[in-house]
Amino acid sequence: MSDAIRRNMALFPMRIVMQLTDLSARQIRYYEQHELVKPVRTDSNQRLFSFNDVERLLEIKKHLEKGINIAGIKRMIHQAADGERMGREPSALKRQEPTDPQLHRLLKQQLNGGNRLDQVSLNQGDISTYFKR
DNA sequence: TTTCTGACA
DNA sequence: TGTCAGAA
Repeated sequence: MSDAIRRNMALFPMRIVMQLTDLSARQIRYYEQHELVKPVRTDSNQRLFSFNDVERLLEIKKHLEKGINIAGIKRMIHQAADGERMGREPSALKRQEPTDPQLHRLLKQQLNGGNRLDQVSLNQGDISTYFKR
């Protein structure tokens, strides 16, 4: 019960999401326009992405690399949403990728700050190891 | 300093 | 998609 909450609680600013997903702000905003992700807005209209949003972005990127267009991905996302809404069986659409412990570690480091001068040195390299292509 | 929106190429 | 401008 609380897992879903946690996944939707951790919120990252654009900069973090960019590094984590290796996508440009332009792309992320574009995907948002197409309802592929729905980041929360805060204080001054800034986008805040949840853990789920980041994973969704990663999934989108993966699909894009596979040659699927936005429309196709959009449909997938919506189907997945319907599937979850109905709480159906994962018999056919078994697309539940568990969160990597490694990703958790990287994300935690990001959130705990500490990387002021070497923020870029970390992720891009490590993260791409798991979400390359 | 970072992000936002809109717009042009 | 990248990139610029002007504002928050």
